[in-house]
Amino acid sequence: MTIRVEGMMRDSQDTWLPQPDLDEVDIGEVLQALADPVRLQIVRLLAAAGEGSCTSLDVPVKRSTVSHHLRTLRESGVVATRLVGNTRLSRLRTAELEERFPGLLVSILAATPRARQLVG
Amino acid sequence: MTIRVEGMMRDSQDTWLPQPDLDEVDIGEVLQALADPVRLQIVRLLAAAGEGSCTSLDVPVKRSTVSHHLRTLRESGVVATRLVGNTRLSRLRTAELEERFPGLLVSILAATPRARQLVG
DNA sequence: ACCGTCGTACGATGCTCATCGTACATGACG
DNA sequence: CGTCATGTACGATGAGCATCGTACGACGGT
Repeated sequence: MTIRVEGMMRDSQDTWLPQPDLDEVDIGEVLQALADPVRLQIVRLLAAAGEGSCTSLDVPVKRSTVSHHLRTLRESGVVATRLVGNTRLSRLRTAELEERFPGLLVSILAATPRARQLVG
Repeated sequence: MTIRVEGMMRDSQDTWLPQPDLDEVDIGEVLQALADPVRLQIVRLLAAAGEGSCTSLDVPVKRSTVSHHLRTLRESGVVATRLVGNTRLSRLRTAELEERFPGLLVSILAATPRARQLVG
């Protein structure tokens, strides 16, 4: 069951920050969100760690900037943010993104940063 | 057979503007190229028409701006430009992009502009 | 109650870049 | 050879935005 309270959402035990319905999200906004190098790094870190907060993410910018990037990613539908105590844990909306834009996130995460590595 | 002359390339009958090897292209640059709404529209038009020139593409910007966008798309590895007479015909590097970033271009082109259409 | 941590809001700043107008080189056409 | 179209280079301009510092509210631990 899911109820809305003041723009937020409560799902079982967790409270989530408001997030857009992916059906109403344009791929242009998603691409614009993923275009920034810091945000792309955040997406990669979230894909590897599962969850991440404003201070736990290892990116070369200040906390307030990370907060701004996580807000951008959330408003574009890329991540969902869960409130636990005093911290906010964000995670990729992997399944929903795969349903709305099949192959997009997978191809981005699978892509090596630059040239392909020659192994063996 | 392919030879390089002054940065350009000659392939059978056609001469092509210099373009990067996709193995040396970072996905961040590609995403940044596709993030602009006009360039995304150009990509969609090229996917539909196969080829397009600076004046044939129906976008709401001036010719010099279209030229700038096509240059950006070419330098990021998204399109290839062929010289024929006085015009330059650009096309998507569909096959090469699919090999380098599997599923990326497909997912972008398959995505509807906003919400999914309910058919039937 | 006190203090440290966490995240955000806000204003300021500086840089990137999309856009345009213009000028110019090139090729097609008569 | 003159004329027109095509595309690009270049400079100017304006807007968007990434970044930071600071202040503030909320929560947890002691």
